[in-house]
Amino acid sequence: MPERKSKSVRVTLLDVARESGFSPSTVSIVLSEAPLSRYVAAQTKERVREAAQLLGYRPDVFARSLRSRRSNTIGVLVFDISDPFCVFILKGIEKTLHSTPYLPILMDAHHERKQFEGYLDLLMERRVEGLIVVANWLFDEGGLLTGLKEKKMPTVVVGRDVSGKLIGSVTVDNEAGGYEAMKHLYKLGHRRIAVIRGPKKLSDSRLRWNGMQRFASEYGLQLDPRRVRQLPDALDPVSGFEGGVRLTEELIRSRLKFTALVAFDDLTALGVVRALARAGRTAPQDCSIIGFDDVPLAALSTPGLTTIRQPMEEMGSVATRRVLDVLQKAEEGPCEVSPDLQLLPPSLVLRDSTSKPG
Amino acid sequence: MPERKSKSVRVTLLDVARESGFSPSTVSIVLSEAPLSRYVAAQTKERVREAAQLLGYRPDVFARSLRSRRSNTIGVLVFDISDPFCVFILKGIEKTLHSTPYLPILMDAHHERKQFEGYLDLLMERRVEGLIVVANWLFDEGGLLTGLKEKKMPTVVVGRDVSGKLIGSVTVDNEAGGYEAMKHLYKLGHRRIAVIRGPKKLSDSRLRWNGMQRFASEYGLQLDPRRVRQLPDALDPVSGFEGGVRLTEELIRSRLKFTALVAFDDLTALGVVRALARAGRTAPQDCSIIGFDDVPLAALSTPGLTTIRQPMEEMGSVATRRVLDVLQKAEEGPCEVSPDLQLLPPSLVLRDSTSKPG
DNA sequence: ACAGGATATTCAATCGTTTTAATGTAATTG
DNA sequence: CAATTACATTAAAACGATTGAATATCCTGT
Repeated sequence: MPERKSKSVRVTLLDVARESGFSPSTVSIVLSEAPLSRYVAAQTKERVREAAQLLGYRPDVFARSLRSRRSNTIGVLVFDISDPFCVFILKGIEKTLHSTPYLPILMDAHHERKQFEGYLDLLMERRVEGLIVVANWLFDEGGLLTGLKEKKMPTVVVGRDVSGKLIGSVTVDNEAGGYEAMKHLYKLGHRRIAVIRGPKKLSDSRLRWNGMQRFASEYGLQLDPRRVRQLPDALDPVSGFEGGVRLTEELIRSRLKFTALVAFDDLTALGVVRALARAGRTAPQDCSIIGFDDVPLAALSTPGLTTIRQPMEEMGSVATRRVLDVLQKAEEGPCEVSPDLQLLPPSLVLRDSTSKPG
Repeated sequence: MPERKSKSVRVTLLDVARESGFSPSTVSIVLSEAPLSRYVAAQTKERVREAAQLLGYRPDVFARSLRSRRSNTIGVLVFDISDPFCVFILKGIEKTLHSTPYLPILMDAHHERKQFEGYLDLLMERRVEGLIVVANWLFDEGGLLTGLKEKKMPTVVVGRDVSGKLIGSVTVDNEAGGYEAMKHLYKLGHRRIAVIRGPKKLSDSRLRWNGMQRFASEYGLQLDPRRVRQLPDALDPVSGFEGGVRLTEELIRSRLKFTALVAFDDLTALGVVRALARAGRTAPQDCSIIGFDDVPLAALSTPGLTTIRQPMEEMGSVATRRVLDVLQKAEEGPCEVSPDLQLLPPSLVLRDSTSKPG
């Protein structure tokens, strides 16, 4: 009967070595499935594993990382986790990482540049092997990420196009989304369509608008500039709601008729709903509303919000896989994330906030 | 001019020692502000710090943790991060931890017991020094946490009362919340009040109900059991919405009059709004609705939801401070988290879903 | 019979810190 | 003046793994 240490303080590699009768090297090679384990006899492997199991051995992450120079972690830096938009991206990241030896380390910058910087530092200190940045809303990232390029840190940004800075990016195809939104309303029969564009500084805003304009010109639809408003540049993601309320009230006061409205995103759309209700109008009877994103709230509000869905979970997993790919290839030769933008298709989600006009 | 290493590969303690002219021991003592640093000459400290600064020295977390047996991390285990209820608890945790040397390591169990177990293991392996469990919705945790007690891992659960299992807990005062909800509707003049209770397995559900009953008996209000329904036990937090829709439809079909309704939580309340709308009724004109939690959606829906607010951010920071306290005290003698339940007061948030009866 | 490859295992150095115990002074005290 | 105490610094032993080089044995073909 093998003697079992009664002191359950800590089982080290050495203990397993003693118990199994092999050297620490062999044990390490077997347990971590190092390349050399190709040469280890099957019987040896088995006995080592048995011993490890018996003693309840768990490798010490710190010792391992210290020696091997690998942390087995990937940093995930979120601009603001309270944006509902993030959560499913995180799910995607997390699920993709789950079957790998990598652990995500999540940090939330609270949409403050300083915190972002600080946490970035922290992640570097913790020797993360890759980095995924979830860039939901407005954020002054000027130069924050460029340093990473030099440090050869495999980085992918999801939710914002920074491919111009030679950093890998994953976003939804905003242009196509704008096109689809307009198309949906047009096909329902709407012709007088108001638009609340996003903040000027957000490139998403311009792209979605481009898509709407493309549709309009293809179908000979007039988009009267007087029916087009723009959200101010603001840091808080919830500001879209208030902006939606205010701009819709302006539109109503302007006395310009509109039977439908394209909102920059779902929060804005909810603001529109609120403003219409205050004015005694309801969606979709008096005005159809379409949003963008498909955040969880969209399904729960009344009326349920018709919206252009971003495949958030997929965006997260695509970004993650790109980082993992690089990590794997880096085992052989040096390798970088290709600094291009990857576009994922949006999809129209039909709910109750849009219908035929009048 | 001090020579600066051009090879920016890695600056170690040894480099700083050489640069400053002191021994590694001294440098370590100064830089980590160990107890012994009391005896280090001010001038020495300064010179060491200068050298460290000059070389851009950053201690290696892994080496440090390996030797010192401390990880400077606190595990945060969430049942399901997509529950909007969690996010502000996380904010509270994160903000409280920010000014300490501790880093949160966040894991999401996707409301699966198996994942929860796995991640708990992972956190142990990573040698977290404390643990905060965010237990939002239903979860079969039978015995999952009891092991921690023996391992002397300072643990606090937020959002669920597990003080019965001798584990520290932080929750809102659900009983008081139920009382306040009923009181608010009563004071507005409502007498025929429907209730949708939470799942039976959720202790929150019983407590809130207790509070409502206490108010009712104090004020001689009759709560007709035919106007009281209960959500089924379901794992998905969003199930409350569907349950709210369905049970409200049942209530309407039953032809029993009610001028107000207390929903178990905000999601349920949104379901009620939806069901009323389908039946051609609107809140609050035809029926006042009050929710519970004050999740972000509550402010954005139309009508804005009157609700009993849980101080989520505070719950997070209270839980965190409890863990930190134990950690600090443990520096001297052995110490445990007091296994009691800490109740935080809810507050009534007035919005537009409640008003005087028709 | 021997070079040389494939298989199987181990030695010993190393990763970058922290910490205990030791060493040396200088000042204080009974 | 010997003994104690406070101050200031350091040598050297961990911490628990990984890994490159070394060792040893067994084939296999010539």
